[in-house]
Amino acid sequence: MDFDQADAVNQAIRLLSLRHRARTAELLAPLGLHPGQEALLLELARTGPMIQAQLSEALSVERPSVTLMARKLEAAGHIRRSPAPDDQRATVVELTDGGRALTEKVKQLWCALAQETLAGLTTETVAELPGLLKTLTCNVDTRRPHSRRDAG
Amino acid sequence: MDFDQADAVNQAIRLLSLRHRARTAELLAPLGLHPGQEALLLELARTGPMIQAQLSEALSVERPSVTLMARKLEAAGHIRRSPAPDDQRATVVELTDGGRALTEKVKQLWCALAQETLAGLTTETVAELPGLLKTLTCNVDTRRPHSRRDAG
DNA sequence: TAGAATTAGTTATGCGAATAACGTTATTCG
DNA sequence: CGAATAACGTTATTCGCATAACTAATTCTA
Repeated sequence: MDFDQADAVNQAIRLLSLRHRARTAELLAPLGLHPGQEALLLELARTGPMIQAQLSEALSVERPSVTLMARKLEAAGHIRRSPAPDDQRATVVELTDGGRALTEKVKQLWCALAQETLAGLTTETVAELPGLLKTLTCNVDTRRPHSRRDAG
Repeated sequence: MDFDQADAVNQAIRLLSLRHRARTAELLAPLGLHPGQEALLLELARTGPMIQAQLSEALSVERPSVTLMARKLEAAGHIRRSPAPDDQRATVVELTDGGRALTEKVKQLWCALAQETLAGLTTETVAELPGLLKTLTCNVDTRRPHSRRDAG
């Protein structure tokens, strides 16, 4: 593997990470959300009520991070947390009505972000992009091949 | 813009960011480096001695972050910092011999990382990848179009 | 059924990087 | 020249996410 090529790819990924986070934070600020929290809300919107361990798995963030995110979202009234009926250890997390409404706004922002992110790319490239990025992600993955819904 | 598509892209970018950072940290740990520090070393290797403001610009990280990274790299003996002769405000940063040697090891790791990251992709796709990622980055960029060396 | 191993969640702590505010040095302009 | 402005670097503080260590609940197994 040629170093210049490797360097170019790694640099590009590093930069994309930095900028994407910054831009996300910027877009989410008016809604009072921080990056990461929106992923939790969208996951709940997709999947329905989940326990925190499932969220941790789905979002690929560690359990303590889920605890913190969930606390803040609960304090803001966006989600509700309640003990699971069948497992006294688990905490079920679900969207409140307000949280669901907020999620719709996040979806709009998400579309706007994607639109500016993907500006200038062909429809074909855009269609291939998630699969390509997931391939990069899975290849770089430390743990498991992350097999939920293979969109590539 | 279709939400599912936007969501897929944004999710993929978020995940790639998380995993790439984690994998980078993992690879760099044996060298005693943390993610971000290696970018500074490689930039110095590419460009030669620079002042911190230039590094901040080149790496797209803020000045205080450069200060901290540089402090640690200096403490580890990888770089040298000295006042700029022509500007008493500026601090010139350059690689030590040890730092240069370390950089070579980082380059090897970088190649290995790219190899596993890009496994399974066609040569053609790999060649297009940096340009594609830079396009995403520039589009998402908050500040300027980041025009140094357009490899797309 | 009793004890070991596993799992859910939390607390404490560390690190990278951002912003805000500050002191110091250069530069620009009246 | 001297004052205002800008630029370089640092400190202080905050935020997100990670790991380590802990408690409590569940499941496995002997």
